[in-house]
Amino acid sequence: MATDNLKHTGHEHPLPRSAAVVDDIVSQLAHRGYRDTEPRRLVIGAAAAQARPFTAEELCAALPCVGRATVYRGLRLLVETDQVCRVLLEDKELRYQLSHQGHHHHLLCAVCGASADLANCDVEETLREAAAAAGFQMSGHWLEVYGRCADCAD
Amino acid sequence: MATDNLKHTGHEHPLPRSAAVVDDIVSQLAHRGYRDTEPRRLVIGAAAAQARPFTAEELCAALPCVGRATVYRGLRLLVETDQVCRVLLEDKELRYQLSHQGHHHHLLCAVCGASADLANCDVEETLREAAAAAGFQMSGHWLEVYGRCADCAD
DNA sequence: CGCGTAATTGATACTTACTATCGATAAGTG
DNA sequence: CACTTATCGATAGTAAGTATCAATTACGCG
Repeated sequence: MATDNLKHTGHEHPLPRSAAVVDDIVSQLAHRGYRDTEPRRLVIGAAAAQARPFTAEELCAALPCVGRATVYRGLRLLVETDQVCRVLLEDKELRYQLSHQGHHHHLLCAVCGASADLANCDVEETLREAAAAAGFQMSGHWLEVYGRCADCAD
Repeated sequence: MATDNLKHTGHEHPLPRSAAVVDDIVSQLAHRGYRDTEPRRLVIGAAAAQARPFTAEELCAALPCVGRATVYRGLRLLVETDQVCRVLLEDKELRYQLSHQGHHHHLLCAVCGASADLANCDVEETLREAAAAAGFQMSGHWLEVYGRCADCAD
């Protein structure tokens, strides 16, 4: 029900080279010794087809022909291999989305649920110094930025 | 089990004016029309006695004489009234701790689990600008910083 | 190309964390 | 003190994810 107010803006691509994305991820998994199976491809395809951050349950609903356990296992595998990253919504709901790069942060639209990657944001050094001032040796951080995307701005 | 590797450092105060903290919170709740009850005080007292971020289950275990539902309700009330804030650990486990100020971030020690508030950290403007560059109008953010505290540093 | 092994699947049972229900109890007002 | 209503606690229920295990399937090998 938290997702009921996610509106579609029409900006998501219908399936932007989805097959290629699936092939790419499957081959990356193959390099690590994971098999190329049909259910796995379906899970990856469904994840790639999502226009915005999704939950495991949404994938299950989108894939009625794939067992729940398989969807959860597939998703976990994708997270473990960094193909999918976690996104924390403002109400602390945990969702997922395909990773597009290494370390980055997310810009999340509170109105339509869209997510954008926040690149070139150099808070790292600032944080390291502030942490050092408190006697901490920083090893990492987690940051989400909430607001309204260009389409949903006032 | 994720908490098994939290070691006590001996740095936490035994019960730093715990009674006063409880009285203070209870009176704040009273202003909002919430009653002063013994179970509620026990929950607040237990929360205040925690040296580091805690889970609802830990409070339940610490208060065997208080019903589970009451512990959860009390904790939820404290979160709603901003007496307690949520802390997200590196492994995405959600914990709680008393709020000490308004908007701030947490420094979390990966070794002993200690938490410190990160004050005077001005990432706000930087983030606002980076978000604007992506067409976003920022309204808020969530940030946790992970590392090692002074006692646990190499 | 067919075999055999081991990864993978899916149905289901289970777990964990939390919420809803509801009769009983107690806080606080007049 | 009495009365109203918030609050309590025991328990049942729910949601999200994990464990189990027999059946299936990928894929290296000959």
